[in-house]
Amino acid sequence: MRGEAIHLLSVKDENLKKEITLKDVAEAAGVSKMTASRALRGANDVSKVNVEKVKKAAKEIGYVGNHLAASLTKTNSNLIGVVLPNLTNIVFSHVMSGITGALDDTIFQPVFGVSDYDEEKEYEVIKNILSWRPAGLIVTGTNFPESTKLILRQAKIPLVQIMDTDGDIIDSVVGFSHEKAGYDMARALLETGRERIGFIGCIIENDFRAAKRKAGFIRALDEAGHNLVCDYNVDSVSTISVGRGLVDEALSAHPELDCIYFSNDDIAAGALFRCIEKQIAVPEDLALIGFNGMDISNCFPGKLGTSVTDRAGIGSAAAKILLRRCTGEMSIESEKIVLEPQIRLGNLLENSSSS
Amino acid sequence: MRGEAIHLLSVKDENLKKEITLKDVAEAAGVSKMTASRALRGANDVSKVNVEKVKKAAKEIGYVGNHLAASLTKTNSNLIGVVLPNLTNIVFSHVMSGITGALDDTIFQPVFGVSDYDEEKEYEVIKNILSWRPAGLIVTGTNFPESTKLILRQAKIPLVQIMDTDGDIIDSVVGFSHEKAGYDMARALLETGRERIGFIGCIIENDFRAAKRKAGFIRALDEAGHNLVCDYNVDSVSTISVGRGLVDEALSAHPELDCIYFSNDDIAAGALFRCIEKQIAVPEDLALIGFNGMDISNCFPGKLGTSVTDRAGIGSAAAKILLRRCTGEMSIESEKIVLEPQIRLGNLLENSSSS
DNA sequence: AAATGTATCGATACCGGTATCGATACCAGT
DNA sequence: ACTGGTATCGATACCGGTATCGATACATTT
Repeated sequence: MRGEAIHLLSVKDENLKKEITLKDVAEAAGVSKMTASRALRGANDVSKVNVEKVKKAAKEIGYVGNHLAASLTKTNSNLIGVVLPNLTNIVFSHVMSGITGALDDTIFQPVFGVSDYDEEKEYEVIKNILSWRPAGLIVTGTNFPESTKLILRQAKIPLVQIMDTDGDIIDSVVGFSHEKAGYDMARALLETGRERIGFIGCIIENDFRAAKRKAGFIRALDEAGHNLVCDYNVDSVSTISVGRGLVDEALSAHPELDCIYFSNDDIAAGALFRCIEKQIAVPEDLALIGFNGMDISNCFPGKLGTSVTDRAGIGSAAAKILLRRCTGEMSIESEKIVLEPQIRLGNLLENSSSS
Repeated sequence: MRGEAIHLLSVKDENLKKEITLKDVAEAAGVSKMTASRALRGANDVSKVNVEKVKKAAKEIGYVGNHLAASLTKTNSNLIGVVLPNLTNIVFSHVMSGITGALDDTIFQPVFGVSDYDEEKEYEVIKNILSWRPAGLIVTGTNFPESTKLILRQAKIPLVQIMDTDGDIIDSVVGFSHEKAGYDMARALLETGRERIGFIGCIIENDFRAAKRKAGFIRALDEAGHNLVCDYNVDSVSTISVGRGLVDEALSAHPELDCIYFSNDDIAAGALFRCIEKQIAVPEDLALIGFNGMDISNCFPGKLGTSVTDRAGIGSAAAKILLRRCTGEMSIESEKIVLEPQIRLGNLLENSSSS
């Protein structure tokens, strides 16, 4: 038994060969750990000869640095935490893409977590990420429970909330008011003469932003003395097929509809596809309005209306704020960057209904 | 002098409040660092009284653990590295989503990097991630330069290559053969009687998988004694509008086309939208075939053909392999999981052209 | 020649946790 | 009373880097 164990250990030793550390590099180069450390980090107080020797040795023995150890000596690591509610939604992929793009060629790297629109999970994910002592944090939204806000504040690191500027802003924020986005779209639609407007959406619980758009939309209608003709809500992920199905329902129940506001482009596109099959003239007889201005909103150019948002721009701007605040000489002030969506009504503009 | 220094320190203390460490928790709870450490990790050799005291103290003073320090004592951290070529492409969002889903409720957390289909950048990103001493690594693809393969092997951590099973497999792999996927689709199309088949794609450099599908597709045609009627390639991101434009070009140059294979669903859908405008019967007169089976492939049910891939399943399976190998009692063998795409031809099956 | 400055390097002490092992107290068994 | 066992705890030595400061060698100035 014992002999076996020892044998296993020695075999293991040969396989694992102990991790290669800076000390190994130093020995191979014939210098001290410190000189090796300085040489690899490009410090200026190492002779050129030694820099060469160290770099050569490091490459030869296949040295890979250890961020864990390096970060432990500082107060923060060079990780940037990112918390998103979801990843299947391409909106957040675009945001993520903007973030990684801005972080490219910097020393910072993103770690991230998904909250699934669940506040408890969000709290755990944030706490977990904070345990990595990130240099900064990007979180989605502005509606957090008190406990979450507390740990965010206690972390004492630059924080950027993204997507939404409506709720509580803890530090910096990049995004726009979804309430206003909904409001503005409703105003624009009313201006074209549409008045018999319905709503169809997939608003899952805790998707505050979609809910805010709807609220803003309704507020504008209300101010103009109108109500939603119909209001369909499905608590599921939004898909094309949901749009197809619900527009059928809506039209048969409310044939008078001349406009439908959707919670996003996917459902709106689904509705458009169904309308094309039913030979309903869009937007002449029925305007269909999505949100985000994703690629799919260009499926039939001019037919779908939408608010074009700059997802990647939001991610990029958020990351850049963190870069400024993490590398900045002085601690720069918190910022608020608003990237207002652009309303795009397409052919609807040429078809102001005369009703 | 001395008094001043001490004064400065106390002021600094108030401002920065020094990071709260385990030692602070221990002192607050009146136990040693070790007991506090054990209590917080749920060790079994701490009295219940002290566990309570420590947990209470930790909560009261707002202690947040330090993964950096904890990981430094082990050979690996509980990070899982993920390297993807791109994030704007929703395919990889789905993969990512599968990964994070599988990692939920585990101690592991994803760090990730984007290679932008650039081999040099990929190398840097991988090296950077390895510096965090991740417990495992997920990388996209099977075609790596030697230098990259070297550091992957030297890392001596579980590695899963995803998406593609065609190239060099270093350790484990999850995905399918894109060559075969292209081949199988061509065979299926030939079986329906289509023979005047063209190709339209957005294949940016180093997108080996799209290129492999095309190669497999051509091989099948070749075996049946056919050639591509036309072959359009654009070196850009694939979008609906590209599909719209290229299908016009293709049809005017080759009106005899009865089928077009696209590099993915987006372009195929774009082509379909254009065909609907031109009142071309799809798939009766012209079959349009995409790839992936994304939501958009259901825009007009039955009209688009596609190969339905399980992106989230690939991510999830890859993460689960890592979980098994990182937490497994023994070092489990490397695995190969093939998730073959399902061919979906829709209405095309009822319309085997008699030509 | 002495004094001063500059470039280069290494010994040491950390960073914030955890593994290890020994110390202590208390119990049961003989 | 003595031995052995168990439960509980703390002192110490790390993990792999980096900041700091002092030491050394050599060039430059006076």
